Amino acid sequence: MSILQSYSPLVEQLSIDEAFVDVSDLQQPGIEIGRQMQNRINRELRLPCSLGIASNKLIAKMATNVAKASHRSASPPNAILEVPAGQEADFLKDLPTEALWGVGPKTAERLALLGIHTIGDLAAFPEQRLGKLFGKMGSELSAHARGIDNRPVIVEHGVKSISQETTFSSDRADEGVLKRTICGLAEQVGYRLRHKGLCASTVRIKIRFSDFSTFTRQVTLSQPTDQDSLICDSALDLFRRIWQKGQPVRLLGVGVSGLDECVHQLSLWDHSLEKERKLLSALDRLRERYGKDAVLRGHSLRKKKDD
DNA sequence: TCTGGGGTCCTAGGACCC
DNA sequence: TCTGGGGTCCTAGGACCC
Repeated sequence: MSILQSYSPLVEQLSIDEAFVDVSDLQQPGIEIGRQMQNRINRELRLPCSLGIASNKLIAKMATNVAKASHRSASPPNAILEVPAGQEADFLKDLPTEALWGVGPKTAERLALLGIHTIGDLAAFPEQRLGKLFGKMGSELSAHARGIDNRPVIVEHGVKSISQETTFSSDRADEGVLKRTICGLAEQVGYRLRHKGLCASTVRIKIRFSDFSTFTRQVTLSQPTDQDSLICDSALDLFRRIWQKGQPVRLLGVGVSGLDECVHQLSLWDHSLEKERKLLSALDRLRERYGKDAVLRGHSLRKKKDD
């Protein structure tokens, strides 16, 4: 990411290893900048990387995918492809609908029922009908199929949610194990919140049973929090709403959303909360220095034994 | 192709308020 | 007290992406 930022401040990190870079203000042609970036990443990081160069994010992303797919050898792809401005629709037209970024198996299936198989088919389909059939997604789909994408490169992407989940090696029905697992997950979520200086207003749990059926439940708190114990208590309340004694569980997850910077407003009788906060920050520091498992709370300790 | 562990965004219904 | 319209917030689930 810092290599990319040395070319332009307009870098939008898309995932752990992908980003959009807006180089439209630079004087050099995009393909040359792309080659330079690729060379530096190859050389300085000893990593392969693929790039797409285009007039918008959608086409740049898809050019990358097409470049990677056309790479035929055992070595990792280190491809580069430019789609010149004006040729977006032409570049897309013969690709299958599923290749369109944002179209997955479900949407592709629905489109196929309408006789739409390629992105070209999609571009030719009346936009109004798509809008009626697919709602907001329909009109976006239509524009994207014609190579139109006006989304800007956004530098800052604040985190929207934080979650931790775990799948048991074998399904568990023991109430103690399940509850301690939930609180362990809540602690990890709390730690990540405090690390980022964020507080969450919504707590969510996810539970998957042996038959793979999956349920989520969420609550909005009266006050945003970054405290393990509050996240854990809320998560346990939600857990009790869906779990019946003896039911084997395959997966448990705890998540938070509604994130914002913490405002620690202390009411007159909140001394115990303040003590808890100090304890947590001491624990956090110990973990940062000696590792995640350096200090464990009572329930986490018992969980280790269960495992 | 599936699994696992993260995420984002959208939809739809209900509650509530003006 | 009821009706209607519009807006916001909350909740649950689903589609999609890496």
